[in-house]
Amino acid sequence: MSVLFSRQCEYALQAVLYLALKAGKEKITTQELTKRLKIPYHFLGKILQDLTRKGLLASEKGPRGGFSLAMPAEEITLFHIVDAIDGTEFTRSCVLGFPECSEKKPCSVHSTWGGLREDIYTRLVKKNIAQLARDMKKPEYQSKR
Amino acid sequence: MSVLFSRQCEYALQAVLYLALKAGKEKITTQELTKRLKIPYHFLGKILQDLTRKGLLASEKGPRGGFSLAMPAEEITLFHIVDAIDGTEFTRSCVLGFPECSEKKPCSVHSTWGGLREDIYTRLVKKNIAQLARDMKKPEYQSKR
DNA sequence: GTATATTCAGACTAAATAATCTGATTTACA
DNA sequence: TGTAAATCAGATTATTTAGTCTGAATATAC
Repeated sequence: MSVLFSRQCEYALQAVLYLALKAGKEKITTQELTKRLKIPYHFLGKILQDLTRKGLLASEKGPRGGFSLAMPAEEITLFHIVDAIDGTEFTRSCVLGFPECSEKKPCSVHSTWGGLREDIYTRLVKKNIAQLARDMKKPEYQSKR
Repeated sequence: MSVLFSRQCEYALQAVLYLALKAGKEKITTQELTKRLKIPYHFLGKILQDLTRKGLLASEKGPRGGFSLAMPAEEITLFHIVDAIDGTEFTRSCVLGFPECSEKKPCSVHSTWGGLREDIYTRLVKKNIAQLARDMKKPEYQSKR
């Protein structure tokens, strides 16, 4: 089971990160992404389309076409991506799934675990793709096996 | 989408909590649980069976039969329940789903988010069902609507 | 302008999870 | 000892998520 996000969402995060790392003149094709990230071709296609529709990516058709970030990597936070794919329900709903539990009538762990939800949210908002890309370039994340 | 745990797991947590709250001489039937917790009857049946097989609940068949905690509520942590139903993969796997990411070769956010995973784990281990039940009995969690 | 490489769109299939159904087994109690 | 109330077991169906397939639309380059 995925930890926190849907598979789609995980793929989206990976794809956007890759685009940030490879940002340049050239657009990047679904094919390149699918090869490098080992994500099923057509499935990734859908996800990239979604991200494009949501305004996070820019696309161009035809030969030499492909995808690129629609804005500077600094402006794209992890939250933007998660929101675009999975939505933000997780920031509100009860961790234990109690149907009666809500902001107004919290269950006994709601507030305690509310901190957890806050924490996740904050991490997502604070981390932008540029930072993430920078981190990935650090030697300790290169070709360790 | 559920926040962190599968629906089954959420139901399990709710059911065990209910059993702790109602702990007494009488066994509690699936029917009572299904009515109070609004969980589909047969689905809940399966879950209770699972929890029984895993040793967290005790069951008795026949009239006057039903379920009860197999041990004192103090000894059952949220982690026990989550582990029994969903397993503990989430304590290890990459939050962003990077396939290459592991303990040995963490991705750039692995350590940062590792804290998050740790946090979840700790909360689960620290909170036992007795505490949870005690909290639920506090006036601020009673009959607010 | 034609061939080719791409995204785009929508229908389709597969797998995982959630939920239901049927009937067997056990056991209390009248 | 028979009946009813419960768990137990396994097959089945429904829903959601993941993944695939086909072809149309678009744009580049020769």
